[in-house]
Amino acid sequence: MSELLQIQRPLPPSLHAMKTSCVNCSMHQLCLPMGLDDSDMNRLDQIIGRRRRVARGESLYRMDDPFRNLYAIRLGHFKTYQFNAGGEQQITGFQMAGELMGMDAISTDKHHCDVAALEDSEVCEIPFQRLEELFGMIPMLLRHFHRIMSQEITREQNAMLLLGNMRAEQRFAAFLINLSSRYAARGYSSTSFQLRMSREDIGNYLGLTIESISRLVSKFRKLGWLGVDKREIQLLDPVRIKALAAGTETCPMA
Amino acid sequence: MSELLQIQRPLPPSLHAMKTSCVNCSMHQLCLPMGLDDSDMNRLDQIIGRRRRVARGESLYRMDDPFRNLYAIRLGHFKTYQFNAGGEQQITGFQMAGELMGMDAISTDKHHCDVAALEDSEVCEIPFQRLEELFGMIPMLLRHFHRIMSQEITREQNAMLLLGNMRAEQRFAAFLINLSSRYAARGYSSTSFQLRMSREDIGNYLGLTIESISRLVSKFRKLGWLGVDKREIQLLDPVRIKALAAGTETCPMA
DNA sequence: CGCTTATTTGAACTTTTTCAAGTCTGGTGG
DNA sequence: CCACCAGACTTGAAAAAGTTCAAATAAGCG
Repeated sequence: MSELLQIQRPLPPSLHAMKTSCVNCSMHQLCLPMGLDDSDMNRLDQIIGRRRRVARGESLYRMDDPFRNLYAIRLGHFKTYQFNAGGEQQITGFQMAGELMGMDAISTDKHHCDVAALEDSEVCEIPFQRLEELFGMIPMLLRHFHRIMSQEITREQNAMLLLGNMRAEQRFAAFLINLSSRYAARGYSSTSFQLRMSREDIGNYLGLTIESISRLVSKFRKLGWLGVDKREIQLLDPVRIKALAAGTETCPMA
Repeated sequence: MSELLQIQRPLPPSLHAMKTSCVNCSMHQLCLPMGLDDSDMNRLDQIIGRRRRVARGESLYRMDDPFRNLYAIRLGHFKTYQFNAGGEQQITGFQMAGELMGMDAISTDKHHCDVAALEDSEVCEIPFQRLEELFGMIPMLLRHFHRIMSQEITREQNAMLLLGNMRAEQRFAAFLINLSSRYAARGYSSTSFQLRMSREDIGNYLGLTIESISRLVSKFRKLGWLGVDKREIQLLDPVRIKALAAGTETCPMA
């Protein structure tokens, strides 16, 4: 919560002037334009409202905001979270470059969650109405859109599996492996990366307390599975962590 | 698990001969054809492969089966569940008439979960490829399809909220209220219905053990909130249960 | 530097699970 | 019709896993 209240620093304007288009974007083989030829990609480009910056801790949209746009992440990281009537928060996901946000709003024309930037980030605003018009003209785009929505469903089913029947160690291992493979898909190291979220956020996402996360970090470090320096993480024994995440191996006790 | 192994009784053939079409289906205002006029509804009807019966305990499709069809439930109830590499099961949802299954398979062309009938049931088989062809011709159908997928995402986010930060009583209350409102939407009683799934299934879905579910049932019964006769349920104090589910009120201790 | 926030760690406490018996029900065969 | 069996469900007591509470560090930011 407190992250949201902090002072928001604007980004330098130089970034904004930078040529931004799907064709030039390093994410275009992961993002919505995946598989489109240059001409179709340009058509998609043309409907994109603007590239919008979101400073760390700033909110991109909030629950119940009217739904007009999907957002593709160009740069940075976000978290999506919900509140229940009692005011308790649940983080439903962490998003990174190339991922699409806002699809949960299509059914009711209202956003169902809040989205906040975990670091200074940049998104492409995609007016959904105009995207729908393109669907009729670019079948490939429609198919890919369906794949992305389907992927989102799968992603959340995996989260249910995690929350529903994994023990703490397994959840944390699954969390690390998930990040690892997503960084790998983006061409980054799969064994060495920075956590963009706080321990509290991790705990919230995994259905555990911040103290439990802290203990898990220590435990994995002591086992020699993990190198930890603040939020800088190294998977020293990815095979072991993967096996733990998959449930084919259990965690040695303290 | 054991439910899957029982003897499967075929349905009487008379049912099969019955005229089945979207226009005549009582679910058409909840299901895929929602909002279509008769002519478009007929076009949808024409692509529907067949109405298929699934006996209680029988499986409609399994994880890793090739994806060809979506399935709309005409009649009955289903559960969808996943396994992790370690072989542990997690039920990701219970589906009832008018709901669409299989959307998680679009992204990889393989089903991501198993689906089993909780009672003798009947589904409409919707060849996805042909459905995609229709999307180009019936924009309304496409829009509604997007809404349904979006709803599925929302549904799962709610499940994450449930699994991630509710205590046992709240989970169970939320589960009951969820069923209640879905029956209400179908014109059935919102306070009196039959559980189609075993206590074990409920526990698995809610991330609790069967014993915990049993204790919760007893507790709610003793509090006078619930009338229970085997799987027959009556919500005697829906307001209280709703408040508990929403997190605006807590459960009195035993 | 001084303050606020993030993280770690220990110990007591809760919640839920696990283990171990029962009970109840429907179906089967005598 | 009734005894018997298998599966589903209930209940109690002990154990385990995490949480909560409390306190100490450490880090980031003006």
